[in-house]
Amino acid sequence: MDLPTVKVERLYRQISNILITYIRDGHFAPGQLLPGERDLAKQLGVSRSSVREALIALEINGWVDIRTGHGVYVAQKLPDETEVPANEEVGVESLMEARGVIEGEIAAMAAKKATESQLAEMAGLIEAMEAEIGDRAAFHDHDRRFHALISAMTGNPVFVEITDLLWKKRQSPHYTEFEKQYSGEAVARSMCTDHRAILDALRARDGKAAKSVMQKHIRNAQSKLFGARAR
Amino acid sequence: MDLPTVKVERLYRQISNILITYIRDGHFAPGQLLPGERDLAKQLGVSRSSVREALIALEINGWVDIRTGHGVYVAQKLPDETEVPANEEVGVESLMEARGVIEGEIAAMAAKKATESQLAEMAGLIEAMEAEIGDRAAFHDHDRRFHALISAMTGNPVFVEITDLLWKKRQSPHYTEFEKQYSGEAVARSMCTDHRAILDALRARDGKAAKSVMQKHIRNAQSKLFGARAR
DNA sequence: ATGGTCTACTGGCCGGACCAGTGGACCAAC
DNA sequence: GTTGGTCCACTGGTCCGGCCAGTAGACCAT
Repeated sequence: MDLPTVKVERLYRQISNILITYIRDGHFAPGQLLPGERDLAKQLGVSRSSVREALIALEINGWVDIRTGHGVYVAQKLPDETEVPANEEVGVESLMEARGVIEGEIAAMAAKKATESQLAEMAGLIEAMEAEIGDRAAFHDHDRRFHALISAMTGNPVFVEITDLLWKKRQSPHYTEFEKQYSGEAVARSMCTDHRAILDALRARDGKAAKSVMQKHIRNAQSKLFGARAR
Repeated sequence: MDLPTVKVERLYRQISNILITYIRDGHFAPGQLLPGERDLAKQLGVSRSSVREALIALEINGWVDIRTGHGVYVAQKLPDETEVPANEEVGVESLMEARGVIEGEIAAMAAKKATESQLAEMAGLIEAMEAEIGDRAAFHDHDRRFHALISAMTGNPVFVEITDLLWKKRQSPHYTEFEKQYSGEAVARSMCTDHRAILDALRARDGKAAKSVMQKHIRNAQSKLFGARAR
């Protein structure tokens, strides 16, 4: 038997949901002044405390703008409804496929735009990484910085942000579990080799090579870290 | 003269900041039970109401887990400190460059993976769009759905999410101002032509063509919507 | 071992009180 | 007419004390 769990939704949640519905449906237009807290409490049949808690929830999520002595105004620019889908769980294959395509292109672009100082920074990064084989956390962090640096080389902040997004998707518990196998020093060493190959391609300003080496690197990572489901 | 604005921080904000600091500094470990609301109020020298408001703020942001009858627990997984970097303003050139590269690749992949029903859906979408030349809002929305559909064709949720992110970056007030020139029916008609060309390439399962047509489309959009800074 | 009861917690909610910020109405002085 | 006071009717901000409901553990009778 599988009884449904009874839910008791806290009052402030109910109230804020009601208000959000009203705002979204246009009963309260952006910029409009809401009824006072006392009125809302009376109309909703709850105490003023609960209304205040609901309003604070709305304020935090950007639905309203509370101004002391004035009242509560509906926000001019309504917040994203997306409700923090933040780290939606996503399959290893999907993630790695996307990384291969996107980071491959980024590497190609980086080969053409990287400055000498960035290339030098990357060389230092790789050396530090090689010195840290064994320390999983430090290694992991350097790996992240390596990929972030490549996107920075494009000079395009959008690529930086997307690389960051891709990396974050790898932080979910589901993944970190897989990465226990990360421990193997052989794996770490192989990744360093990949990184060096990428650096070489960047230095040679060879976009095509950078792209293919990067894609190879990501396929390696997939098969070695998350099992051999790579194509 | 440029006097600084005096700030009066609301109590619940101060309290939650204090608690966040304590949690982050490890005085309250993840999973640990916090002092009761009454104790906190006494220790902080404020009323229980204010403490409750602060706790609700923390709960919304995922710092704590409030359980009726038990107490308030520090969350196991502390929330991202990233504090809504959400829609960082970004230059038109950067955004369009990124879109060209990424959506180009996506289109190429979509050409290989799109199902017949998705292609049919896209055809319908284009027709609807052509019927709406003139209605800016509806047109804009259909445009978004068009690009979202292409990423859905890849069958990879990561691409869908990234396309969504790219689109959101276009919503900032800075951009929507530019898009006033959107009004021109000639521009709208030209975009429909581009969309049709993309659909043709997808139907032909020609990844290379899909990619180049998509990139051309995005360059067109840049020059026509945001001025002719395209290369 | 089981199941009831009591009790001492916890958060959830209430309503009334007072304080502080705000802006408009009003008025006197210049 | 403009300026600057005073007053007042609002608003949200904060506090208090009370009561309810959910919880867990101690205790006890079965």
